[in-house]
Amino acid sequence: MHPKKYPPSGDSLNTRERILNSAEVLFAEHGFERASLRALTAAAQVNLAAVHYHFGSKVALIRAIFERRLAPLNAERLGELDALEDAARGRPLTPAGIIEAFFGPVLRMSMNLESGGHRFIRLLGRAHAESRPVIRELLESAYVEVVERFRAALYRALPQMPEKELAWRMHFMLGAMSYVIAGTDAVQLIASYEVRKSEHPESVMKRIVPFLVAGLTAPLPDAGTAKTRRIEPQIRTRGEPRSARGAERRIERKAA
Amino acid sequence: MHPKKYPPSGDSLNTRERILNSAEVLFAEHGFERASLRALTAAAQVNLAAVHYHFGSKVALIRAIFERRLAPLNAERLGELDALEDAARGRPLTPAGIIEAFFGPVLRMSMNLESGGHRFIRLLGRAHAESRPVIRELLESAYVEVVERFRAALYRALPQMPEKELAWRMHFMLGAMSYVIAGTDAVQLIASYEVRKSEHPESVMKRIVPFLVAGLTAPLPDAGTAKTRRIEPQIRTRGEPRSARGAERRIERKAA
DNA sequence: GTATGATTCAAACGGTCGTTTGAATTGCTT
DNA sequence: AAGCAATTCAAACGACCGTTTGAATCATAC
Repeated sequence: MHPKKYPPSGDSLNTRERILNSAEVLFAEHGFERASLRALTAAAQVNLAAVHYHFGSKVALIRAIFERRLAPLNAERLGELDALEDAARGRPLTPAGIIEAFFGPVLRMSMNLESGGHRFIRLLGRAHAESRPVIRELLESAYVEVVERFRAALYRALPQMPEKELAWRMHFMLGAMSYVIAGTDAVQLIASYEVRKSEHPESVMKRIVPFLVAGLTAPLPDAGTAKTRRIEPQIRTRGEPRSARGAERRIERKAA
Repeated sequence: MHPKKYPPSGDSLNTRERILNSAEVLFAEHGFERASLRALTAAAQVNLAAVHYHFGSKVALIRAIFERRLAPLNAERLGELDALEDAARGRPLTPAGIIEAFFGPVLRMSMNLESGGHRFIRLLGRAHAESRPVIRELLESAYVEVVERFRAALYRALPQMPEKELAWRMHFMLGAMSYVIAGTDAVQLIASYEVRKSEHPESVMKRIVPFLVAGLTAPLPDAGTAKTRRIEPQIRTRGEPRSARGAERRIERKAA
């Protein structure tokens, strides 16, 4: 337990935020374990004990970092989804639109250098690979609402897809994205191209959205025979609610 | 420095392998940092100092784990690719075939419970999210040959795709896969479906390959105008080398 | 059976970690 | 100016970490 906090006065707020910012940097760079409170408080130029005074513990600090960033991020996601649904007037959305509403805010945040959002995004990618229960619970509670909303939207947009298959494909999409935003420079594994730092997040968006849309709308594993068969183009123009029917002909939803 | 090793006699080999096996288990479960040598040697029922006697250090132990597993894994990958190329007799391969050759061995290994391969696969997924230079160099040196071979094969199979775009899409694919094999039960983030432990790796393969193939062969970001436009089905039957041409019509390779 | 090298063992070393403590300092209110 | 809570600070605590050491034990060859 530590003293109850009143509305911060003076530069106590500065101390808190300096800790949060430095923690974001070092956690993103070295991970939650390797970044020590000593290194962190030294970078923030505050006393070691300030972390426990203002947050209570190291995991509480981690929690605070996520709360500060994830709330507006998810609000933006849901806001974009709301806007899409308002514009659609009851008709299903396009997979591409839903994907952009989900991953767009992340990629835009990763572009926002001055607010330090890009550092948090790296941190978020790192958290996805964590196995400590406390971190996983953190992510889970932060994601539960937004994932459910987007899952439902995708379910409506892809009426031909079984729930289970949809869950897996969302899983694959999240994996591709978290790998990208983790920014462990794993592209280096692929080739010697210096694609990494030089890319603008907008261009990453342009690259990954078609990839994800195509994967999401790929033919079901056991629909038809050939591995290379694909569903027909799902052309969708505004005001034509039957647009998703093209795929529905050859992919049937299976009972859960 | 520690004594030079001679062909192990008696159950010294057992000690070495017990360490390797327990290390695999605990590293996969808790990560490289959180799994201590003390916990590891206790699980293996060997003395703490045995790690340094047989391996020299903790990172050398990690290296040994990867060498033991990664060599046969990559050999299998290259073997499958060789077989495909032999059968194709100079013609380009199908993206699906290449993807299966690359990810199939991984998923099959993750199914191999008795040899403990599934634990290593989780470990491999974990290593992909590591940022420590020593781990990244490990992966890089292990991947460089096999990635170059597969990159070249994909480049031939997708003549319409710029190298840079291909590098990114391989990156996305690796991300989706590493997320899956890391097995951090992140599907739990998606939904309450109990897809996780119950799935056989073969069925995961059936699910992820179409996803990856579709993503890999998706239309290029700035080809055409609409976000939802897709390239035509890339039907490919054996012995018809022009099968990839359908896509080539609308996607043009850009100079690097 | 005794010498010799390989292996195991208990114990300790030096270091870093998250956390706690209690006093010093600051900033605001009366 | 005094009082008091909020905040900062240096120092230490106890635990755990990877690593090292040197002696004990084992297996094998002579």
